[in-house]
Amino acid sequence: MVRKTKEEAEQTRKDIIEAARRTFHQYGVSRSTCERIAKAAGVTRGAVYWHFRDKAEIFFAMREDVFRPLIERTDALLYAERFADPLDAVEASLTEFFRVLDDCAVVREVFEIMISRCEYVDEFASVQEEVGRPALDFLDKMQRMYSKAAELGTLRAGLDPLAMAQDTWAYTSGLLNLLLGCQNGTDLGQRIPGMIATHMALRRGGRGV
Amino acid sequence: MVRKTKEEAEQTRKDIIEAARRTFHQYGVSRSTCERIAKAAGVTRGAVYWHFRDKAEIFFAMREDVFRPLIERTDALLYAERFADPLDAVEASLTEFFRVLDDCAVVREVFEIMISRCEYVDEFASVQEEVGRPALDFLDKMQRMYSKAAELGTLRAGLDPLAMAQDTWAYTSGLLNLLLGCQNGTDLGQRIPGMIATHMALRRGGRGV
DNA sequence: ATTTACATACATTTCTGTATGTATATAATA
DNA sequence: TATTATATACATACAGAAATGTATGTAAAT
Repeated sequence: MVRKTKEEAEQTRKDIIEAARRTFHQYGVSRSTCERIAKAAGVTRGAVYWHFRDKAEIFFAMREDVFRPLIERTDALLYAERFADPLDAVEASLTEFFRVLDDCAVVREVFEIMISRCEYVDEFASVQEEVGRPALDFLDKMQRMYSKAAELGTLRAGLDPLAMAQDTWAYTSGLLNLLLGCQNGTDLGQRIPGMIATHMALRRGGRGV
Repeated sequence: MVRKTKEEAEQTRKDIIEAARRTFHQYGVSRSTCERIAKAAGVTRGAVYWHFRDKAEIFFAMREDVFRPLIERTDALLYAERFADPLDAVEASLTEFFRVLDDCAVVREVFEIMISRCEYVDEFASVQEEVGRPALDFLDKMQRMYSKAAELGTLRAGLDPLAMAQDTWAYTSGLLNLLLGCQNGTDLGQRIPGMIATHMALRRGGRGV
């Protein structure tokens, strides 16, 4: 039994991506040979090379599968009309991002691979640029939200929207790296919603935390 | 001419570490073969295996050479007696950290290698823990400094020292990652002192930024 | 005389890409 | 609808490159 139906072939493709994710996570990207990935997926290298040109292409497919829906989700919250105060939207969006990261092992694994199990050189150098793009987009989104909050008067008086956006930008990136990079054993995951609330409280009107 | 004097041998060792740094940075750690490192250092693999057990040991030596003096330097500022306000000490220490990163190519390269050119699995998994330790130490230091600032009344009223320490902790980690990870082309480096000032201003008494 | 600081040579393993084989799903045709 | 042709979805086999660790050789420092 060699030739499969289109659906079965598509399933094989998904199996390979999932196997690659587990393998990348366990052994790191560079030590994850196509043979290892194939075995983990229950196929041979022939199947892997049929569906993907090389290892990098598997990596990109894996990343795309996880990134796209996640960004759609957080953006939906960021722009949800039910939030009168843009600061509430930002807080909800950030909290949701880290909640998904805490809840969904697949998403968490992909981020862990990208943060600490991949070397960004040669064919993966472009990944870093692609990761940089969402980061720059995020900075832009934050600036718009804080500007809107300034207009509405919910941003604490005297605070510069751009400066606050940069601060939140770095803060979020740091949270992500600390959470996935080196603090896996701690209870950081649980404390994150509170930390985000604190961060946002610093820029709301009224008294602090 | 084979046998060298002790001093010459020590120089060879340093040459290998420097060659490894350049090679790691260009090709990533896993693709940096001992042969490549040896060639870059102008020696053969024999010399490399004489001075180091394996590639991981070169990596650790390289890291240690850069980390130790850097932490001593920033700690010296953090605990300098000339700062009456702990918040000033924190700001000076953080600014100095990023200034060194901006000025010193060697330090920057090592951090770039650790952040985006090394896979933290197997023999390098321990590196991540070692990197995590200074991070936890830093969190602790920040909490002490903010607590002292709270006692002295320079921390803005209503702010919790621990919560502020966590915020600064994540913020700093994020700055580092954004600076070295994906924003190499931008002018982020120049803007960092201002960003740190903004970050600290958020927690000082009086009006904001 | 002995150890040091390497260079050279060797054996083994491992990974990659491609080439080839093949059974079957699917499309075309009659 | 039945038959045929072709493309698909892999598995298997092969060749070459490259990396690792070790073993051995050696000239000079100590």
